[in-house]
Amino acid sequence: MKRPTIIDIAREVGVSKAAVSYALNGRGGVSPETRDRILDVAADLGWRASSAARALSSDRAATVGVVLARSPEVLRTEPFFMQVVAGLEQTLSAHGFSLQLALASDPATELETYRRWWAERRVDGVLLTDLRVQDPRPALLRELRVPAVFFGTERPMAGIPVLWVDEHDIADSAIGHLAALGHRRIGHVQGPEELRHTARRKRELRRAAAEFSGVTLVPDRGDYTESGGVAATARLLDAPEPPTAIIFDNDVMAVASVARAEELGVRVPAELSVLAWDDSMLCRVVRPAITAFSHDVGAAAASAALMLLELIETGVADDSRLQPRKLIARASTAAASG
Amino acid sequence: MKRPTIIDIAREVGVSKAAVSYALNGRGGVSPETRDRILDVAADLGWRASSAARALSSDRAATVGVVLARSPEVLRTEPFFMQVVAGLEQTLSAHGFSLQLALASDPATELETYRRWWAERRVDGVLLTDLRVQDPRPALLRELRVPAVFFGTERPMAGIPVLWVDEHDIADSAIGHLAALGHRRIGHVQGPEELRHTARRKRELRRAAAEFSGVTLVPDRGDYTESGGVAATARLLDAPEPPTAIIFDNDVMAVASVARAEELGVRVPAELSVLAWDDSMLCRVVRPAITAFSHDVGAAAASAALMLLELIETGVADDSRLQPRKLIARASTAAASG
DNA sequence: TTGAAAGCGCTACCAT
DNA sequence: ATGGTAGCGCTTTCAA
Repeated sequence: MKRPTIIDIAREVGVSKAAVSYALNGRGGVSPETRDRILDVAADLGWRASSAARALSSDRAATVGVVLARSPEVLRTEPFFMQVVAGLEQTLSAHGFSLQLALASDPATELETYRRWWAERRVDGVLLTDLRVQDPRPALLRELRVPAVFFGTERPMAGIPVLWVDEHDIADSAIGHLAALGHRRIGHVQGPEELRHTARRKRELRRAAAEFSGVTLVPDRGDYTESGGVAATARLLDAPEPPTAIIFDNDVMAVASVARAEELGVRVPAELSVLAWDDSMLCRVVRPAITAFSHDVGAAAASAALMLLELIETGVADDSRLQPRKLIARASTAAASG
Repeated sequence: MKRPTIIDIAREVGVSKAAVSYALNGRGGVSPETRDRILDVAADLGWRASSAARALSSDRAATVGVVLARSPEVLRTEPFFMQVVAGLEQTLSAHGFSLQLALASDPATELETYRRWWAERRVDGVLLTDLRVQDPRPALLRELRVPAVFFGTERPMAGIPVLWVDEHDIADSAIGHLAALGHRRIGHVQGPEELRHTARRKRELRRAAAEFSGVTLVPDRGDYTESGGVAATARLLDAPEPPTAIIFDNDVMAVASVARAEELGVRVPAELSVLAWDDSMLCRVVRPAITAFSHDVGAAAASAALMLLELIETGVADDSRLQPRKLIARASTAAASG
């Protein structure tokens, strides 16, 4: 069963290739009757445009690329990425686009992937996340003139549309929640330093802490992994004056640290309150369940995809703002014991 | 900066298109010197073959497709799928292939996706998982003559290479572990009925239970989700003669059920032992940590990808067997209290 | 309204 | 060893 081409259809109907192409693309230039006959035959034959041929002649791959640039361990454990993939795929496929996916273990590989994709005309645009400090990606993509959308950045970026988050209000909400419970010394186990929003969150939390007089923020370094989070927590709790609450930059570190804290005899939330910046099943199923900032990642990814499609289509796309996260209070945050 | 083509290279070097194509594909038919000059110029220009042009003329997309056919909820919460994606992508990209990904919420959509991909010549083959009862996919793919590899099936399949698992020994191991701890009545919260391996596991567990005289297996239906698992657990525990141990077909149901059981006053493992068929971070971080069957999903996906590449390349691929799962004993299984 | 024909970039066959 | 050249399947321009 050979796969049919427009030539087969043309022969069958008794018209030219061009007529078939017009009819199939709803482009006018064919009489209604021939159009219908062409569509009928195409359907009968189960015809579908060859993606390669169409890409070659239209110079459009109808594909969008995403590089997941995190360690395999983080990719596996963080539901975040699958939600992104799912949100993107659903939106893209609804618009006739495909998703090209790649993993990259280091920044150089990631850059090389964009170069290759673009040179091979494999993608019409790319979606980026996790803006880093001194991030080389925007410059490269601008230079290559690759349509790109950044999502989850802190603010607008020259030449690249962004879907940005405002960490200001969230920081207020986090500190406000804990301060209201009587916490005065609050730890903050951060994500990787190289991520731009890590610094941003720290700054906003510090600002928010300053506004609630008497609240001190004690930052420490995590890396989004279980072990990194646990180590940071141990350092905070070992200090001469340990915090009575800790804010974790992701769910994995929060959950792992709670388990570890309890093994060390520190009861949560009686002696230590815990708040996670990302929500997920992890936070819901552990005991105590963890207070978290929830966020519809799939929907955010879907919006980013729409922005990118618009950019590809029209050449421009407006920045837009992510829905703010919501605080989901659970059992891991309670009144300070002191 | 227009993207260069082989014509640009040919002009620059002063040879024909064909010579350039030969040189770039290492195909002989060009003198070493011209070959080198061509490669130099190509590198200088940053040339990359247009994927569409190559696909069109070679009739090879250099792409493999995977449809993730589960509900968004399961996709999000089960680390399994991201591991599959990661394992596939790494292997494929190492061989110059890409991964085409799609989601499908129902079987009809999944079938339609294969039809479309194949008709559009978008993929050279597909990878399948989760063989269902009365699964229409093998027949369709055979009919379409799409190279395909099934992975995680229970046994060989006519016309389609499989990467199969032997649940026999695992079942022995599961029942053996619990029987040795003194459990005589063991619950089994299954996965969705429509999955072929659900029935298979049940059968193997029952067989194994029969072999350890005195052990009774009490199966109940789950669906891999938190709520489904919790409901099944509640039914089991509400029975006149509740089991002292429960085997869960995945980690999500196990973890959610432990949390729920404890809320109901059933202590784990003192009053109820719990064993999960899949291991993941979830099982490690909750307290008590959950005894589980661990399994290198990424490696399995990588093998499946290699099989598919071989099938695409040579037209044949041998069946192969998955590495058996390993029992990771943790705190959730302990001696029966009775 | 219709059809012929020129690409799109690459592969591969056939002369030279 | 080298260079024309004919496709691959589709889009699109230009005549008819």
